[in-house]
Amino acid sequence: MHTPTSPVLAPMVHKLASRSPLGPADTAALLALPYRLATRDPGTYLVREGDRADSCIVLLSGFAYRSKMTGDGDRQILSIHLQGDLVDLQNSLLEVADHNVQALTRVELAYISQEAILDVAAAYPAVTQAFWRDTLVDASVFREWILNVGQRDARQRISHLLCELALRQEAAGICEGPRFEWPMTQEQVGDATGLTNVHVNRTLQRLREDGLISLGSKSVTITNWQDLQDAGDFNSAYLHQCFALPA
Amino acid sequence: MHTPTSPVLAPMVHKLASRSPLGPADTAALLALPYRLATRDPGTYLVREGDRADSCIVLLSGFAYRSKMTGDGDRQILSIHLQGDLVDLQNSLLEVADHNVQALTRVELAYISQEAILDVAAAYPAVTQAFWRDTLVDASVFREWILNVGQRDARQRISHLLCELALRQEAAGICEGPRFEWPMTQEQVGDATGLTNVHVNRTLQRLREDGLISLGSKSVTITNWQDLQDAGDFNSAYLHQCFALPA
DNA sequence: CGATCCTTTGATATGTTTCAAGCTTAGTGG
DNA sequence: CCACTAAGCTTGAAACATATCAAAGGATCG
Repeated sequence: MHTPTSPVLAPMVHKLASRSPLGPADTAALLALPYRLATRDPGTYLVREGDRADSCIVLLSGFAYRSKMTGDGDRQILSIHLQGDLVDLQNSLLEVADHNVQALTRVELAYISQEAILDVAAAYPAVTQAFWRDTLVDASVFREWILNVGQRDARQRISHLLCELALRQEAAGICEGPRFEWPMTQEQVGDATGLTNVHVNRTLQRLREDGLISLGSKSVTITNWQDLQDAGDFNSAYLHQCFALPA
Repeated sequence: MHTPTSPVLAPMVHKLASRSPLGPADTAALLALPYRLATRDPGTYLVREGDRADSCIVLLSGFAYRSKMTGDGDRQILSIHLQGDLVDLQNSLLEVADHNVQALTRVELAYISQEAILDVAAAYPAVTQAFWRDTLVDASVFREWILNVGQRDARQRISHLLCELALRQEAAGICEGPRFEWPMTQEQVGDATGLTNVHVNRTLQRLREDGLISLGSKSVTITNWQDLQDAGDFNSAYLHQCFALPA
């Protein structure tokens, strides 16, 4: 747990290192990346579909989400992001963004130029792998969400979402025990699961009645982890959290 | 349209080059990759969830699909693959496969060792980018499928699937005009769209009645491309087919 | 030419949406 | 500190899209 030159990017390195082996030189190079800081309010668009992205955003604190809209104006949330996530490597390497990224809570961001990303990747093969792997894990999560929204019923979808967020917050080291932040409105939960806010409400009530969860303001406590996993048909393999977390 | 040392991998190179700029040296290196040929029958598993993949499969002809199963045994098809597609870069770089890949028709495959892939990527930066981009475009397609399955109704979902397959087959240069191969059973269409085979059947009938498509055996003809696009809320941007196709 | 897999059709059941209204909470300004 | 407001949550009743079940009709292929 040595203090590097720039601990600001530490959450990102922590996350990359949790799934891809990185040596001291690699992590040093990542921590030394030049960045620009920013803060954004809830709801702000960090990336808009159609944007020509030239820099890459790291989420330092708070929550964000990716989304896409249908022509009819219905929103689908594609993924939820937290501390340490590279929120638009996906977009920035494909020239023009094919989806939106929005702040869910107040967020702190680091902007890293695309050029700097590609440079450090070119100089350190392990870093290339780590970035690539990061985008592949994102893809794996997308696949699980297709399954979630395509084949599971309301109770399963919502339970599954809760399990994923719980595990990811735990891996990021930002929750105490079974309680974690859940700064989504029920409408947003609906957008993430392909349900209406009304049905989300009723389903959450039943999960509470059944003793699986208990809701606070902007937070959840999982009161029965095993049952919630079962209710959500949840298997964490798709998150690919394989490596032990190094210093 | 020069004939390279090994034209067998040409469909893959064609596809990579259609979205990422590749110089002559890059394409030559790709075409020179060592491979092992194989043929598989419809339904065969090319990759199984949980497999530890050590080589990477290129689809040379025929169709394949990725899928995942719920604990209840429901199958969700995650993507459809055709000529030139790198069918499991996703899996092979993440140690253990998180989804299945199955042959949809009889397929011809080239197996390339993961090692060879990483070597050629390390030696040619443009190749790294091309592979990376390929996985990113896959991810973009996954995102669109989440939207499709999460927010659109049956008619839109099926129309959207048809539009995607039409455009991709056209880009791969394997269809004559508005008619293209569609070797999926209605049950498989249901698995891809989160619907039942019965409902797929009824919806397809309506698309036919409305004059948008006409069905042959294992093929479709799009009789009204504009209306089908509208019916499917289809916008091709997510396919990222940006570069002109070089020789 | 039978057997199996696929498609089609009908009737009924169900999960989820829609609409509409009342309720709670948190934030804001007087 | 108390309205006041807006946003979010909760509830009920009715409508709808899609699922389920079951059976008959067509293909396709050894």
